[in-house]
Amino acid sequence: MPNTGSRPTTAPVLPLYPGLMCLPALLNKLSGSQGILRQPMSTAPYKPIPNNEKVDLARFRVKDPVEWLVDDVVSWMLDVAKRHGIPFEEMNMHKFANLTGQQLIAMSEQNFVDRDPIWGPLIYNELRKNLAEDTSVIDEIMKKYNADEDNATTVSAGPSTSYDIPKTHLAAPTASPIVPQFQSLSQSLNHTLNQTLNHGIQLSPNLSQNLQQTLNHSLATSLAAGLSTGLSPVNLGIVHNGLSPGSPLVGAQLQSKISPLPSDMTSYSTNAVATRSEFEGSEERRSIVDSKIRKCKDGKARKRSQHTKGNKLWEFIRDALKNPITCPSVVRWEDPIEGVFRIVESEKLARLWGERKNNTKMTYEKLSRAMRTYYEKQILVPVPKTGLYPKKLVYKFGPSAHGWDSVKEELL
DNA sequence: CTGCCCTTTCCTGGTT
DNA sequence: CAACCAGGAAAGGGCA
Repeated sequence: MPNTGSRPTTAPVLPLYPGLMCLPALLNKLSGSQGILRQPMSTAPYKPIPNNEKVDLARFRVKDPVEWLVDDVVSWMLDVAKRHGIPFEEMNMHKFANLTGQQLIAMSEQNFVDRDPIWGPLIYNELRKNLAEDTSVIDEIMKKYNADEDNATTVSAGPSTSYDIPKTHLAAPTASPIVPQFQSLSQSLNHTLNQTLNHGIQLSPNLSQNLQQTLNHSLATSLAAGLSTGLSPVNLGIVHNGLSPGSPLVGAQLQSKISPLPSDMTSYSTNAVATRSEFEGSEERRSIVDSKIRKCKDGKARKRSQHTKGNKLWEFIRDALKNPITCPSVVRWEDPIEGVFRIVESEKLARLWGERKNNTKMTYEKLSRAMRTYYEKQILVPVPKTGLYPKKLVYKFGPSAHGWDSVKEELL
């Protein structure tokens, strides 16, 4: 059976927006002031990290995940990216770059999705595979996690659903010294970029936030530069070279954020997950335990819930229509007043749906079959054949669907 | 354990 | 011919 739901294996080469060509000069300027952007690339078999330690990128292989230090986590993620043919720059590696193996294990799948909406489920599954042979480790971690939760005061603030690492973990001596450097640099980059780009390009708050994320992303994923062709140990000095003026990486990513292209879905569903609270707190921990305990009769791990609140197909599509990353590149409104929308990239939508459901075999054929079951429930209704709309890939929300007409309310 | 719900998977046949 | 649409049937899997 052909695996039509397979993941992309090649990095899309995105053209740069001319308006962003100022970026290399900007970075060049920054490198002059901070002196960290341009450093010679080393061919040494180990990567020197800022504290001058050398780290073997294969070390994680001979250690249990529970023993992984932050560098092992990064190495492991690079290995995952390599094995799955995922361009490293598509992974939000910086969101994981300051976590130890213990912290990683304590995270729910949703935490992974929060950090990387596209590859989070895959990364999560890869970790679970690693852990599958030794569930006692997870029990131990969960016990510790729960104890931390009971003892510590609330760490989280505001609506963010980002994973709240217990303070005891945050204080771990293995915390990466790279991260503060990223934050500092990205902050100044963000500030300068906003000043520069706003001359010609209006940035919405969301876009601005995406820009910030992209900058962090670019900085951190540069960790992996040179690894896209293999997992041979590399010099971490290319963290800086990755942002050298000649590098198209930053500009390409910025361009993709400023005008989401069909190929850019790396931030997809951030809106959807950001407003969901059922994964937090005890529920979140329960999902961690569930993912460990619930097994099929054949011993294989079960797929994650298909019925989690907010995880219905029509809600997924509704949210995609609200997300500037997916709308209009993947789905778009034909008539937001009437609830008529069009699927622009059918297979891409199916892939995203499959990722949401942790099902790599999802296809548009199957997604559309599920869509057709909605006609009976009046979640979808037949599109009026007025000639106003395309004949294919067009659907219309019905009276049983809710929440989509906020678009209409905004327009009125 | 059971029944319901929401898909998922497979299929045949039709349409664009 | 590929892509899409329509809908039957059966099964998977979560949840109350």
